[in-house]
Amino acid sequence: MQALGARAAALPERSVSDIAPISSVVTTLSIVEAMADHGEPIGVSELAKIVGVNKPRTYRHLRTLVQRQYVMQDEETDNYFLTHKLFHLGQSIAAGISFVKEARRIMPELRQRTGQTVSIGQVESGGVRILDILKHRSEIEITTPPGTLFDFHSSAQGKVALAFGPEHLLDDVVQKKLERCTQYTNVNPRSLEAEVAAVARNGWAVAPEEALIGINALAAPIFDAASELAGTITIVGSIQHLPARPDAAVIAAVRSAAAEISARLGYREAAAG
Amino acid sequence: MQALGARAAALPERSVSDIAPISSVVTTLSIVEAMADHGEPIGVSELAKIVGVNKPRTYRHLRTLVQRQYVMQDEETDNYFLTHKLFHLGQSIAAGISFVKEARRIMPELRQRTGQTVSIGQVESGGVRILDILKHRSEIEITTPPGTLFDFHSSAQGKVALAFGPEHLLDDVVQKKLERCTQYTNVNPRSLEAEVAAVARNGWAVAPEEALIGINALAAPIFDAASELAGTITIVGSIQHLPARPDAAVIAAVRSAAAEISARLGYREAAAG
DNA sequence: AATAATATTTCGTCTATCGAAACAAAGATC
DNA sequence: GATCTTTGTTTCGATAGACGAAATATTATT
Repeated sequence: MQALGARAAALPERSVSDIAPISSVVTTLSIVEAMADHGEPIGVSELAKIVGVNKPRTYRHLRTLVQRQYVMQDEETDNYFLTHKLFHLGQSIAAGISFVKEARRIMPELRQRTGQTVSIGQVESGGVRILDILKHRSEIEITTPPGTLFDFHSSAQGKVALAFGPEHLLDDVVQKKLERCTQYTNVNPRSLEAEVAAVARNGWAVAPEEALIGINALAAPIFDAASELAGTITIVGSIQHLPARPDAAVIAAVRSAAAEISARLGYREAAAG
Repeated sequence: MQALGARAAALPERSVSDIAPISSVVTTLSIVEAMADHGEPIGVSELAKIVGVNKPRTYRHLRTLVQRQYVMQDEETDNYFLTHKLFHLGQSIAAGISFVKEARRIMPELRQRTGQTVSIGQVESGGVRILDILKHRSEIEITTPPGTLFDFHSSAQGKVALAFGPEHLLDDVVQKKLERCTQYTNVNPRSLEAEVAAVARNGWAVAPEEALIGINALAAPIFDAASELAGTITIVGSIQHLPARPDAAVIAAVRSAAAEISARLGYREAAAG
């Protein structure tokens, strides 16, 4: 249903002229974004300076947000801060995506079988975004916070997206300059294409120390009923526990978890996308 | 919903008159909320009906949200749906709010309702560490200084951790020798397992005179948005005021405080981890 | 082909947002 | 303790721009 996937700017049949946005709404959104970015409670004056609008206007927008319960005011300092209403809204969006719901049933078992942190990602135009994670608790936790966006070329999730997602993705990616994250990041377009081809054959991808030294990830694709790539399921861990060539059992565990989620979404093997 | 603490309507020093909210902003927020509530992609007409505003207005607001990347339009059906930008925003809010910060809002009310010292703990590999306390003032104060580490088997907090935390914790603990703190400390592995099972059923734990003679504690679990154990909230007091079988009202107070903190962290009941 | 349902656009009206300036309360400085 | 500075809040008239009715364009249905 919600398969937005990465979408190229295809020619729109019903062209939408560039309507002028509602300015007061833009102002409010800017204010909320600035507050989220700032992180801690903030006063009207400072906020107004950051957003670039004058004080009274900022103030009115804040009062509107307060009335709507998106913002609260600290009683002592008079500073304003965002409440959890936005957080809950965001949650409901993630939860509303069917494959996340299904994935949550499978994730605990995969974590238990592999002893690694498990994460769920969705393909966007700029990379793969982490929607949900299940942490493996230990002294040193390796965490990719939900909301993080991973590059296509330097992550296991990204390579799965290139291998099983929209065809034009790979073309788009290799045409841009591939950013180097670590010394192991693959920045050669030809070599990346070969690697993606291998991922497509194997049905899984790793990215040992390509995004961050010492860290590896193993990802597999999740398909929906229309045989389209719905998302990815990934285990993340230290290169020590999750080597560049993982155990066959670990690979099988990730792949079977992905397959089970796909099956629950109505995917039937055979017709490949 | 956002009931902040049990704070009487104290006289506000700087009273804020009820300014009229910016109507277009209210409209946009209503639209976003309706879309989140609806869950799946929706057309302009239907959305306009739900929100209760006419079509062109709804349309303009949607276009504004599209330009700001909060909303995307399905190319085939022309339906609109929320993107992850909101989700991402929500995450950044959650990151800025540790559960201790949330707990601090709730703790005063719990102290007032129970008349006991309240403390917040976080699970570590070696036990539960006290992060914050709110002392109940009396002639004889019973305090657990922040930073203290409680054993899993001889504290209420620890038993909550065993019951709701990572599965392997209990196995690890019963394999080691259980240290005896008092004559009432439970050092029998089987008996501890049974007790932990009871805690898991009940949703709370006590440890009467198990860590220190004369002292009891009552703990309940705090869960985060991923339905994982985030920490514990506990009341500590003399065995005289906090008996081995506490009043139902006291238990309810601790549990509801824990539930409220969990809710603020984005935890939704039902799906267990 | 005709009908009915969408989404999108146009346009003139008039409301509701805006900025400048004023006000109030709290610190900061001396 | 008086003065200056900075903060949050309010007022108010001007006018930008948000609004609704009605028209148009596109798609699905009959």
